[in-house]
Amino acid sequence: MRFSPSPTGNPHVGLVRTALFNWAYARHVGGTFVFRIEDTDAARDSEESYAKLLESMRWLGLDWDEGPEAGGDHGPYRQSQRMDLYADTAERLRSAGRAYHCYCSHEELEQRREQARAEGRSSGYDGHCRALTAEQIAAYEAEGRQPVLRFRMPDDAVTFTDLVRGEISFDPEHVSDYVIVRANGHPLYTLTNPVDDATMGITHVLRGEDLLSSTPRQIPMHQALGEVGVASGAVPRYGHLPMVMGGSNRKLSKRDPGGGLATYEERGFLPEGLLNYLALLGWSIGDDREIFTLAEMAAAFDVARVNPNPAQFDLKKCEAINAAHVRLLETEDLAQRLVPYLRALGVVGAEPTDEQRQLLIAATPLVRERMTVLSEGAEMLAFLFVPESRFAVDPGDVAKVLTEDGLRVVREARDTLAGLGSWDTAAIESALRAALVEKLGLKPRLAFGPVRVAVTGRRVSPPLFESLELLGRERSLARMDSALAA
RNA sequence: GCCCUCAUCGUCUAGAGGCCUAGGACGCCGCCCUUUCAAGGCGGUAGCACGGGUUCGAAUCCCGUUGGGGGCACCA
Repeated sequence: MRFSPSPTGNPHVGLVRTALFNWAYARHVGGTFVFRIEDTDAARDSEESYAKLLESMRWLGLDWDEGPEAGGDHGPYRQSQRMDLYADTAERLRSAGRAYHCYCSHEELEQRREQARAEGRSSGYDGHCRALTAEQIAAYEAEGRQPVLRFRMPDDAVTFTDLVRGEISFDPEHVSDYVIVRANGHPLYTLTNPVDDATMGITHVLRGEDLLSSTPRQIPMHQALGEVGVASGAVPRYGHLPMVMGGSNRKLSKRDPGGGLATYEERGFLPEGLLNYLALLGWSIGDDREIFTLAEMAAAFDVARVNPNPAQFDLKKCEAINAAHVRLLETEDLAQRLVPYLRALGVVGAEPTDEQRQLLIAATPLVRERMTVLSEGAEMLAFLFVPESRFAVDPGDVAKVLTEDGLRVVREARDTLAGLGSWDTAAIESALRAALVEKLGLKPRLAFGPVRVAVTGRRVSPPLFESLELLGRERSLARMDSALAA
């Protein structure tokens, strides 16, 4: 099994889904998961996105057996470091007659493609340079044309059994000879991908349906690689996963809003939550169950059960699944994961103090069931960590809640709390209920709302009495005082 | 245009000829609980694209239609 992305731009969720299924399949059958980087397009690939790819895989927890930094017997695992192999293979294919030079220019190809289309024929390469004479070649060379190298497709239909779709067949007239080496001598994916699958001993390939139509080209290539002695000639088994669609019902791309993996990390999705959701796109664990761990997925995964129809990415559901995983987390684990998000809000430093850590652990249970992503949890907790000098109430909430009546409630609460004996949740609650609900006869909503806003700065917060206890008497009273002073 | 592919609630799915009066989840709408918001509980909304076969019997098998998706690069 392998996962072989190219390092262009930010990884997106469709890519992650592909990685996940390959990983799960490998883990399920006890196979080897190979991670390979297809960086043969210098114009689009970048070192930065290579680093991001590795980092993403780590963050997700999808470990690989062979690949960058892991090593393995089939390295190197970056195609940019395997150029000699591709050059040698290209030459072998050419001298064996399995590939030939093509001198057609872009314009000529374009023109003939248009014509073929207009005539209702297949618009692939027409085989123009398949059998050039020495004179024709000499003439092209004299014009200064730089040829590309094309793979010569056999004349038979290509039929294979897709792991998720069953038998699929392509007629030869619809699968044309294709370019494997550019005019400048650089190999293309069409060559490097099968060469590496073959030489790395890849037996199973799970990839997006967008690559389904390149399969009938790769199968004869594998056979040719065997003939010219580059590999055994064995063909991997392919499984084409359903596309992950974006909002407009188009193939989800890196440019799609909600497509990039980075935004999920920033918002505080849990890797296990995101992966769980992605697993549901095309696969199901059965038993009317939707929440499971990576390990459970690996144990249960079966390619034959992958659903072949395209799936639309649904952010709402992704959030719901993530929230379920948040609720599954142990307090200390969740607290730990919230730290970077509190840091991003600027309310804790690079290294939180012990005091802050304790406060966080005490407060985490209050928000565990109130967040879908970590950044939300951090926002709800921020009022506990923000220095008094920077504490501020949301202006809209001031207008709505801290009205004249509201402030009267705050004053009453302040006076009640100032004289309270022991500062704990139970005492705070009974004192406030006695003073506001019973004595003033207020509905709980009107009684506690203003206090909540004055103390936490927002109308939506963790439970009030617990929040007051954690905030402490001094800071609580100070916040109420400043609300009254404003 | 040509090739490939797919087709169950709005979305993701369960369903391997009788267990289907089509199940679950998300969403949405009620109600309950309730110090806000959630979580939780209860209930509701909504689907086998269509037409032909095969069969005692079809969401499930076959054919066609329609619709969706992907591909048709000196990208991957």
